[in-house]
Amino acid sequence: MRLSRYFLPVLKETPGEAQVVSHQLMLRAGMIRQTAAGIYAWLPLGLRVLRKIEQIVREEQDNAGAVELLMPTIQSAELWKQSGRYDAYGPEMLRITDRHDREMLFSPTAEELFTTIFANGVKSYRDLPRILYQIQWKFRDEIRPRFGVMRGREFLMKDAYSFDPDLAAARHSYNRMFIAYLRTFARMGLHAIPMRADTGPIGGDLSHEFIVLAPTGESDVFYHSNWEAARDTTVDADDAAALQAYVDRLNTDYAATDEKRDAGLEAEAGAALKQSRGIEVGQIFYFGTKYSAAMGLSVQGADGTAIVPHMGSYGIGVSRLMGAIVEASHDKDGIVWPEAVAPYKVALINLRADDAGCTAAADALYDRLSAAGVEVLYDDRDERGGAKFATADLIGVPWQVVIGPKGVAAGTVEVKRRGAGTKDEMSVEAAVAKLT
RNA sequence: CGGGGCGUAGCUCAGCCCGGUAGAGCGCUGCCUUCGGGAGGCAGAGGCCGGAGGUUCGAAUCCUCUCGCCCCGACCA
Repeated sequence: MRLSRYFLPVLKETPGEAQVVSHQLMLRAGMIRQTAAGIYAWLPLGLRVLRKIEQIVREEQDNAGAVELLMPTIQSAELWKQSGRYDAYGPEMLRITDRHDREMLFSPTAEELFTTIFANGVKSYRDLPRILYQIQWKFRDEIRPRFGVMRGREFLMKDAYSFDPDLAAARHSYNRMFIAYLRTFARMGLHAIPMRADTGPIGGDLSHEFIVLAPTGESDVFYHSNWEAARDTTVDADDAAALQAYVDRLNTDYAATDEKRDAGLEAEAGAALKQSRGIEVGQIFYFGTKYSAAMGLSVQGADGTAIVPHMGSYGIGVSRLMGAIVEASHDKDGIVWPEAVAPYKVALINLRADDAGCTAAADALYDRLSAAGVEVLYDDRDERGGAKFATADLIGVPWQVVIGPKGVAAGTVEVKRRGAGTKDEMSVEAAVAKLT
């Protein structure tokens, strides 16, 4: 993409509305704009990162055996009355009336709809187990939205729902999501710690929150120092016993949110007990037959009797993850994207757009990299070098390739690593080899 | 919903207390000089001072109401 034809409204100064660094940088980098409290427009650069995060989430859900579908954002109140949550959910649910005075709502989550749709499509125990998921916009009318996309009212969420014949099978589904979540966050360069959590209004008795440690997080969290090291996620998720052993082993190290603290276990951890603030990027629940019973989901078992499936639900805040990643990965000059979620892999900087030699060299390299499938943002604007460097640093693209008159004369380009700040002069051939 | 703060140019803000022709820096447009880390000069464009009432000869400024945004708390799959 040529920057001269892109839409990248970067800000030199920090807007007053933003208080946390991720919000400030996402506004400055031209990724998002706020349109109302807790509601954001996603600009081209922000949308690209959102899509990258979404795709990683999708791939790991698919790897876990989950099946993607898409539910509507606007739902009828009927199903919610059936489960009892139409009244229970409270003012956080955005209620809408259509032209016929029918009660509608903007979905804050989708247990009822998934359960109902699933119930209509299955009849036999042979249809179990299944895990279905979607990546869809949600709306929760938060009392006080804040921190940019980390606590918005409208947000992109991956929500998955598992259906199993019994508790043991449901636990395996839960564990599949548990390991899938660890893998998902690790791929984004995030170290997320699973913590025993409150189940909240969703019900059930088994739940973990996945927390990324950050001083600006909203939750107080407590954990054993063993959690500070990254965890190996090598385990065969199809082997229920091996997976259960893996999960059990991880859970021997204490980690809990404020609501689930255990004085005894904390005393056991002793000096290894750490306290921090954290950002919740995902949560998983097992809640038995709460919704399957309420929504009339049952299948026929092998012996002819009815089976009410055990369910779980599993959420990842896709748009919130972007804020969490920026919180975890930035410096004084701007964002430092992990390569897996970077909007572009390479920022190609033509230092002298007014110099025919530089422009010819930059155009040629842009064409070569693009042809090789490398995602390049080519700064071909007629700006001074300093402004281009500042923009490239701000938007945090992992690799910067600088083409200037000195290099063109010497037949070299400069390749800079955004995170480490290291710069290397090399031939065009070497640069192409390095970046493809 | 309680408490606090802020709405003035695209952005960051000054002006308001103490009423009297709407400002600065950055950004933007044009020309010139410059060109390896947000350059310099000159000339410009750009504002219903969030909105509605009121007080006054006169309101960005004082009063009332209202809308919006931010922060703290409560709240929070």
